[in-house]
Amino acid sequence: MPTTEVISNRKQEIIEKATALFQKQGYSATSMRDLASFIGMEAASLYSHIKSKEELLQIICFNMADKLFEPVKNIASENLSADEKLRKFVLSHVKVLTNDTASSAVFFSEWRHLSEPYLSDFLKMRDQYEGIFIKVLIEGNRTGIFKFLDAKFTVLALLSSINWLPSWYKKDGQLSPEEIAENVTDVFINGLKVRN
Amino acid sequence: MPTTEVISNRKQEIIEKATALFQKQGYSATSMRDLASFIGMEAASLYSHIKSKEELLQIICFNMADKLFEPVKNIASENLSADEKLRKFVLSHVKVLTNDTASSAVFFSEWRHLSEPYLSDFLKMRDQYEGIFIKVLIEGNRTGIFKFLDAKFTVLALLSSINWLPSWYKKDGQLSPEEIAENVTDVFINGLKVRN
DNA sequence: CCTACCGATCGGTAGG
DNA sequence: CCTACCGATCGGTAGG
Repeated sequence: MPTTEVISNRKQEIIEKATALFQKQGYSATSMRDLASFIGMEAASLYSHIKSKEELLQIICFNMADKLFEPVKNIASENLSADEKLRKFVLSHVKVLTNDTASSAVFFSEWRHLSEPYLSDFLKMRDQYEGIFIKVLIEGNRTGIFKFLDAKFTVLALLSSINWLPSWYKKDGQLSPEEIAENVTDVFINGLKVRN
Repeated sequence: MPTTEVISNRKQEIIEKATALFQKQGYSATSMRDLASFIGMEAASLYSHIKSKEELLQIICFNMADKLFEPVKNIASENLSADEKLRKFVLSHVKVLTNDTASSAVFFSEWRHLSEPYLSDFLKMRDQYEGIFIKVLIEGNRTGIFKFLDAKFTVLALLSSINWLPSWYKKDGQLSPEEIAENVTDVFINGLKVRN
């Protein structure tokens, strides 16, 4: 998955069109003939650019994983309080998702069709990503900023309260990524209830 | 979808096994031959009990929709404050999900493979369900209990912060449905931050 | 509930 | 990037 390989413009186009179809129909329900006719070529011709249907899914999933992972790793190493870190995590996460909703949607709902060893690698990365969030929650609990019953449970709830975004967000909608992130962190960190 | 039809034990078994496979492999990636061999019969024999592969998906999806909808409709008509109502909504939602995680998982991630007019009916029910939640949030905002930027956005975030549960919850795990609901409402309604 | 079978479609390859 | 084609598998039906 470390894609050191050069990706041609044509291959890039195939990936983009595949992403759109995988999002709309699902990976399994999308045939290579669907993809070919959507691009305007014969199905057999796709194979001069890609090795297999699954290669497309691998590229989409691991590319998104990298885009999510890197900024969060950087924020984690900054010298910030736990709640400031969590806010920045959420903003970063939201920005990556809203920046490419199609890839994000495929990433979240089609990864299970990866075959081994890609599936295991993918799950390992996901665990690491969640681990960064969990660590900050625990840190915040230690310093008396956060309260919660179970750190992992809370992180999964937090992340999934954001991860429906790709299936909903429109770039021409009224909410910017920043407003969405603010909304999520406000509700999740500060709560829905008016403080009294 | 109003299933007035009597469902035989054998059909019930087919539905349950189909649910398990749809959850594990996805609807499109599950063949009728997969299902048949999982049950221990020939693929052709399935069709003396069901009309089509999609009928199985229809039954699973609309059955779950009913199970979610009914209790929430009842709670909505009770004479409670907005935050009490929301708490009861969440508890009901969590209970239905944890009670049948396999059906819930299929319900949440495979509904898009429904054909018309089932797809439109399904989306209509989903909108109505979300509408009940939205109404309570707006009510709570009017009575000064809740604050939020956008009611629909907040409801979608709330529901999706719960809807990952089916893919995670184990009946023999340490958290009961009540504890999960408590956890979700505590964080979501009261916030993660310690009040000061 | 089975055997036998249908036409359609699948991911992918050979060879140019 | 195309034509031609492969074996495998798909959802489903006929007939018993």
